[in-house]
Amino acid sequence: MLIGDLAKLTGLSKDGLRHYEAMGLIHSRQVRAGTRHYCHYDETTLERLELIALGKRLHFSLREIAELLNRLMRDQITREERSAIMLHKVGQIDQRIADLMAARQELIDLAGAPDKGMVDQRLKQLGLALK
Amino acid sequence: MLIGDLAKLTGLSKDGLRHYEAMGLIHSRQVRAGTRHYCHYDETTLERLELIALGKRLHFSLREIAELLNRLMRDQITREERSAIMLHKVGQIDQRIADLMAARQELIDLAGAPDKGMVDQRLKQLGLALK
DNA sequence: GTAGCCTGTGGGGTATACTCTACAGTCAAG
DNA sequence: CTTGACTGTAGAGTATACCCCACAGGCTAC
Repeated sequence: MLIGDLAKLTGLSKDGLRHYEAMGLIHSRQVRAGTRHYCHYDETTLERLELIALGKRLHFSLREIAELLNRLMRDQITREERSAIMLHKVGQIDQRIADLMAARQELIDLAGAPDKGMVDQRLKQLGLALK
Repeated sequence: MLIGDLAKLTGLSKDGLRHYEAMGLIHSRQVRAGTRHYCHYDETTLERLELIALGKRLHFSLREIAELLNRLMRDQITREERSAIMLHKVGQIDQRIADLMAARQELIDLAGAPDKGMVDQRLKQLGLALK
C-alpha cells in the first residue's frame, strides 16, 4: 500500500502521514524503483493509525503516543502500568478541567456585571489575587 | 519606568514584556539617550498588565487580549457586547471541557479494563466510531 | 575613566502538529 | 512517447507564547 492509498483509507493527509512516520508512529518498507524508492505500508499500519487516533482523542501528544505504541507492540506494558498511565493522564486532564471551570465561572460573573465600574471593581479584587 | 522596573513589579520577564509590546498589548514612550533611546512606561501599564493577566486566566489569546484591550481603552465596548464576548468564550470553554470529560471517561474505562484483549475489544468498538 | 549593570535590536530556538511549495523521478494510459 | 497522476525529499510556513544569545551603546559608582 502506497501513501496515497493510506491517505484515502484513513482520511488523513499524505503530509500528515509522513509526519507520523518521521515521528516513528508508523513504519514502511522501502521498495526500490529505478533511481529512487517508494514507501510501502502493510495493513497493520491501519490498526496503528486507529490507535494513534485513540491516543489523540485521549489527549496524549504524538511523542507520548509514539513511545506507548512502540512499547505496546513489544508487549512491554503490564496491566498495572497501563492503568497507571491512563490514570496519570486523568490527573492531568482533571487539572485542565479545573482550570477551565474556574475561567468559566469568572467569565459568567464578568458577563453578568452591570457596568464597567463593576468590572473595574471586580478586576481590583482579582488584581489582589494576581500577585 | 524602564522595562527592568516593570519586570520586577510584575514578576514578568523583560523578554516577555517586550513580546507584549511587540504584540501591541502595552505601549511606551521613546526617550532619546545619546545615539539610541529607551522605552519608558507609565503606571497605567501596570493596570494593563493586570488586565492581560486576567485575559490569560480566562483563556483569551494574546491576540484577542490585544484587540479587547485597545477597544476597551477607547470605550468601544458596550455592556451587551462585553457580555456577548464573555459568553462566547464560555461556549468555547464548554466545548473543551466536554472534550476533556469524554477523554477522561474513556481513560478511566481503559484503566479499568482487565487485560489487553479487553482493551483490543474496546479499541475495535471505538474504531467503528472513528470513521 | 573604567567596571559593571542597564538598555534596545536582531536573530535564533523551544514545543506541538501539522501544511505548503518546489523539485525531480516513476509509472500507467493513451 | 508523452501526458498526467503519483511519489520522496528538503525546506519553509502556520499558530501560540515566549526564552536565550550576542552585540553595542548608556549610565552610575568608584
